Amino acid sequence: MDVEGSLLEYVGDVHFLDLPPKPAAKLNALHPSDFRGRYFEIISIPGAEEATRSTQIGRPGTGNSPALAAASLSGRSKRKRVITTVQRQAANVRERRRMFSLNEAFDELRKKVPTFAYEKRLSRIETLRLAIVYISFMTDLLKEK
DNA sequence: TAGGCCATCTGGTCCT
DNA sequence: AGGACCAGATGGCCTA
Repeated sequence: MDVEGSLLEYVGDVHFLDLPPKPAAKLNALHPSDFRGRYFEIISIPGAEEATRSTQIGRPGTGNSPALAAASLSGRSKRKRVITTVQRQAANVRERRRMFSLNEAFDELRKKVPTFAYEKRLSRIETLRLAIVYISFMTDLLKEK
């Protein structure tokens, strides 16, 4: 079994946010409390929302500001797109499908992060932040080896 | 009851 | 032209 697998197995039975103190021994031993520390570290990052917004690259003028402002800033002509009720309904269906697949991806990610015993389902933002912590932890761990 | 989370609708922008 | 993507608005549900 690989490192990730053993980690998942180990963490599986542990309440992620209410863990016993980290054991002093065992160099390089994985303990979920390591994640806990990093998790709250990330959660409390100031300006995290701005960072999130700024990650949207390559599509200037899209959503970073209210729609009207964006339209005025993006030197384009404001083409008003006429849309029928039928087209609007079709777009709604597509959007629902898109969000559904997005949530499927979040569910897959929830399965990958070691929080099986977490009593409450992780929210999407918690899932993302925990995944970041998990990945950076594993990356650091591999570097040490 | 307030706050967090989520689903849905909607309109703007980008891309093919 | 139309689909994909995105963010804002809104309302419902749940929990502390």
